[in-house]
Amino acid sequence: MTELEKGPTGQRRGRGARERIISASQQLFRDQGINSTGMDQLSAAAEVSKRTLYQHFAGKDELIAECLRRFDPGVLPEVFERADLTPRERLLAVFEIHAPLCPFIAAAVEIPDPEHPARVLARDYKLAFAARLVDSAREAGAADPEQLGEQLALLLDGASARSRVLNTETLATAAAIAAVLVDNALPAEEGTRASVR
Amino acid sequence: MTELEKGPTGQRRGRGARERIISASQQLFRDQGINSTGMDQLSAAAEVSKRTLYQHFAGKDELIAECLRRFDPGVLPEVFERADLTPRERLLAVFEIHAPLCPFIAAAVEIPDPEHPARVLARDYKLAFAARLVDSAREAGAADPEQLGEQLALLLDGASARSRVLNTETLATAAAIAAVLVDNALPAEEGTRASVR
DNA sequence: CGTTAAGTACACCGAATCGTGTGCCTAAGG
DNA sequence: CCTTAGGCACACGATTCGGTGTACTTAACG
Repeated sequence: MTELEKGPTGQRRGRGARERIISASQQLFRDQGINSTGMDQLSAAAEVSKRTLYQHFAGKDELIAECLRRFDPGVLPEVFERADLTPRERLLAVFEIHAPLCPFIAAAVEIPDPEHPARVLARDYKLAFAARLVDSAREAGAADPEQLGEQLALLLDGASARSRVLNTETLATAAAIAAVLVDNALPAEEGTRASVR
Repeated sequence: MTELEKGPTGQRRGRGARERIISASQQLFRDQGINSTGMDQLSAAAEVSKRTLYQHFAGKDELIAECLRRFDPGVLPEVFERADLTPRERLLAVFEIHAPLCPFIAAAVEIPDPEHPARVLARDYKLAFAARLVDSAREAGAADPEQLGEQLALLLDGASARSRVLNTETLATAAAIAAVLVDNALPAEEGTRASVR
C-alpha cells in the first residue's frame, strides 16, 4: 500500500511523511470529526513535525480535500467491477457493505461554505457514484436507469446518515427497499423472488 | 408563541431574552453550523448580553440541546394530525415538505461524542418520529407497519443528507420511492395509481 | 415607594485554534 | 566524498474559543 515507505521507488527520498499524514488524517477525521481535529494533534498522530505537515499541505482545507480524494479507491468501486455478478446482483451488492458515516456527507455537514474545495469534491463524488449506479441500472435493463440509480444512491446516503444519528446499523432497511425498487424497475424475470430480508 | 414577550403573564418579569436567544441560535446553527457559531456572535445576534446568555444556559452544550428540543413543534408533526387526509395520504404528505438539512442530523454529525445530550436528543427524536410513521402505517393497513415506517424514515433522512451534499433538492426522488413502498405494503386498493411523479 | 429579578456593559481568563520562522539534522544520490 | 532535499524540534504569534467576575441599570410587582 505504501511503496514509498521502504522501497526505493519513485521519488524515494523522504521517509514517507505525506502518506502517514494522509492516513492519520483520514482516521482522525473519521473518528473525531474534521472540526474537532487540530493540526497539532494531527501532526502528533502522524508522527510528523508540524513544519513538515505544512510543507506538504498549504493548509487544513487542502489537507481535507486531499483526504477525500484518496477515499474513492477504497471499497465500493470494486463492486462495479465484479464480473461474477449479474448487473442486477451488482446493484444489490452495494448494500452489503457496512461502513461508518460516509466521509463526504460528514464533510458536507461539517463545512458551512458550499464553495469549499472539500464540499465541491464531495458533490462531484456523489454525482460520479450515482452515475455508476445509473450505468449498472442500465446494464441490468432497468426501465428508467436514471431514476433507479438516483434512488439507490439516496438509499445509501439515508442509511449512512440515519446510522449516525441512531447509533445503529440501518443498512438492512435500505437493502430491503433496494430489492423492491430493483424488482419494480427491472422487467419481470425469474429470480425476482430475491430475499426482502 | 411568546407569551413572555409583552403580555404580563407567567413569570412576566424579563424582556424575553431567552426566546430571542433560542430563535437566534436556531437560525445561526442552521445557517452556519453549530461549531462555526461562537457564543459572542450568538449573543450579538440575539441582542442579548453575553452575561445574560450564560444566566439562561449553563453552557453551549445545553443551549444546543434546548434548540433541538424546540424544533419538534415546528412543521412536520402537524401532518400526522390532518384529519382531511387518509392515513395513506398522510404517509405521503410528509414528502411534500421541503426543508434545509435536518438539524438533528446536523447535530449528530457535528458533535463527535455520542453521549452528548444533543446527540441523545437527536436519537430520541428520530425514534419518536419513526414511531409516528409506524403508527400511520398501521392505520393505513400496511402489512408490516414497523418495516414501512422505518423505511419511510430512512427516505427522509436520505433526502436531507443528499440534498446537503449535492446542493440540490432530492425530496422528489424520496417521494417517488415512498409511493412505491406504500403501494407495495398496502393491500391492493383503488387509487393505487398514485402519481409516481 | 421600595424590593427584587432580569438584563447590561466590558474587561478578562486560560486554552485552543491555524499557521510561521529559525536553525539543525540526516540520509539518499551522484 | 559532498550536495541536497526532506524532515525535525521548538518557540512564537495572532486570533478565537467557551466561559466569568464585577458593578451597574432597568422594569415589574406589591
